[in-house]
Amino acid sequence: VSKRITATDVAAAVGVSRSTVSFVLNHTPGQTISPAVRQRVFQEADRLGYSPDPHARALASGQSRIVLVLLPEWPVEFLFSEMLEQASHVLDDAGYTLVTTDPRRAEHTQRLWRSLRPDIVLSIGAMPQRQEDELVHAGLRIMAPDPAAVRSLTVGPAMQVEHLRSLGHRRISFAGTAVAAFREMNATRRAEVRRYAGRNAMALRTANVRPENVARVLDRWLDDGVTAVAAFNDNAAALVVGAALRQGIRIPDDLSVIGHDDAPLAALLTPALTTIRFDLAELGRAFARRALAGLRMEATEQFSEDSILMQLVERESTGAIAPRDTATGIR
Amino acid sequence: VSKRITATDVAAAVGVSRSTVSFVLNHTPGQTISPAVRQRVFQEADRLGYSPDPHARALASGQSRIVLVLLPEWPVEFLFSEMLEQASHVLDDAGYTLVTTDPRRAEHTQRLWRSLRPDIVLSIGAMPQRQEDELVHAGLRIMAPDPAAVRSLTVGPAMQVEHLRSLGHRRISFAGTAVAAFREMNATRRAEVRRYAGRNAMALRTANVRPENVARVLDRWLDDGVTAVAAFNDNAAALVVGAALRQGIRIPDDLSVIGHDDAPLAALLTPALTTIRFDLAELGRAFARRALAGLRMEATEQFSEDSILMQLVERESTGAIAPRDTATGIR
DNA sequence: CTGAAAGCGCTTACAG
DNA sequence: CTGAAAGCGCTTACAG
Repeated sequence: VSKRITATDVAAAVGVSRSTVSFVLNHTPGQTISPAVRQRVFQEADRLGYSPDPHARALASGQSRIVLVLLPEWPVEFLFSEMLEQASHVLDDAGYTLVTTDPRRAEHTQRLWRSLRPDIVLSIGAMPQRQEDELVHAGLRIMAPDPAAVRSLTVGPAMQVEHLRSLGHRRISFAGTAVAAFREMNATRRAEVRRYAGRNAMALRTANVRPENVARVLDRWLDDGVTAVAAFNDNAAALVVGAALRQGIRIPDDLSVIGHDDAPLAALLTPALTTIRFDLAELGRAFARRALAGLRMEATEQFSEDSILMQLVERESTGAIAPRDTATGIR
Repeated sequence: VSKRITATDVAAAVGVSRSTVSFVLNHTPGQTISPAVRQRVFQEADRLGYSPDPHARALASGQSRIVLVLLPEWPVEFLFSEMLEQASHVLDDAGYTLVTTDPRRAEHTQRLWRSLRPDIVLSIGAMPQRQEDELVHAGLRIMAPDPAAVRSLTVGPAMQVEHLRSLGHRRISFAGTAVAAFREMNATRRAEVRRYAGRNAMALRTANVRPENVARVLDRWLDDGVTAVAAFNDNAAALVVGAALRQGIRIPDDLSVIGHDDAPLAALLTPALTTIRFDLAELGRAFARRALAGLRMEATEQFSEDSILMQLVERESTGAIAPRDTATGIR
């Protein structure tokens, strides 16, 4: 680590000025540089192991070439890695670097965007107003997620209900979560379930389940003739399944349960959980393209509502409504 | 966002030179600046909303004040957030910023450390030699994890076996994972189980389980008189539990199963999984202190081997060996 | 005790 | 078509 290699070293090795080195390496348009020189610059830069000082570059150009993504507090970490990997590729090709941070960490350490000065910051989910204000106040450019993409991500609850409906269920429940961090998302998914169930004239019960109350809640639902439950996520679904199993209620014979998110546990539960899976690879790419458009101040390409972001994963925890249930008089 | 506020603006507002502003804001030692001036600098900086350009600062000082952490490919994302939150606090207090990246993303985009130029990069687990070479070649300072801390993180398997032993089990199995990414860690945990079981004269079977082979493997183990299984992680444990349940084998009456990591699914399984929990908050702080020592080129404080990083979480999937098993002649 | 000035390593008008 | 030079916003010896 004796001495850092700078553009001056490369320029000297090739026998041109530092400007020329900069022009070549940055592919600056509108410069007329002979192919021979061009090649030698690349060659020497490579040979010397030169990599431009990002801070000097940021200072001179006024751009950090960093895109900061604020991770949502969703219960879906297992989904982000795929999405961010894709986004990372797209941004990388455009010369930008993707940096992510957990909002919990950002909470206590306001320094991240101060010490990185990203060119743009975006969040995967909706950005809390307070945070948005703070970023704008700090002079940072922010970009809201594509409304169409966000909308596409909310079709899961309707898919849950439609799946249950197609199996003959007409009296269902929504098992929400009591986890504080998911409060808002819980409300959103519950509203979607309610809307879809209402449109199809299905009876709906709702409650937030916790380990302590899930047995009681389940009893009430069964008394009300509920034959299937759509859960906020796979964890909530697992809670319901567990309570049912402990009471000798058979899944799916006596009760169908569908989760949401396809968390790792969904496939590992016994019975394995039917759930809704996200396909976020495409969303990751769209996300990155949107960020780039924002950086170039271009109009953003509209996210296609037809993109299939969510799909039903049918496993063991849901089944057709049992004959004896209909005999009981439940429609 | 009209015009960026710079140190010059603050200096002008207070009526001192830029140097003085810099000295005050950085708490540069060895400077004699009157308390009155000091206060007015802070005041004006605050009023104007001044925050120093990190890139200019990095360029001038030769330090980015960024600590880059490479996340391991462990199946324990749910543990990192707590650990990193703690590490983040400690670093923040020292004026450093913690940035993390997923190794999968780093794989395809070599740019992250080039575009951030962290002062130091560390990884939570052991760093692959290839990656280490690459970082060193790029002129970055790296810091290996504290060997004592790493060692403390490997006591889980022994705890699993000890728990089973204390319940009377003498013939046990290790259910490894077949997931490629955990290959090395799987080998480590298996070796620890083997060592501890051997020392206590317990019979041991081992196999890696997959959804397709777990039923067969389980049959073989039961034929061999195995009464308990220690799993690589909770996922592997869930696989074993699922296979057992489907075959009518009762857990823990007929077979005890203990997992590792206390993943979210452990508490949600029916029966709920006994497992090993990490307490990484303390490790996070130790980790950050080690990074700081490395940055200051100080000797690193030795991680206390007595720190309790792992603990047993006893739930429903393990129990004392059934009487009829001893009657069968198994010791 | 404080400030003028050099320098960090780039980018990018601008002059030749 | 190429290079000399100013400038980005800081830090930090150094001079007074």
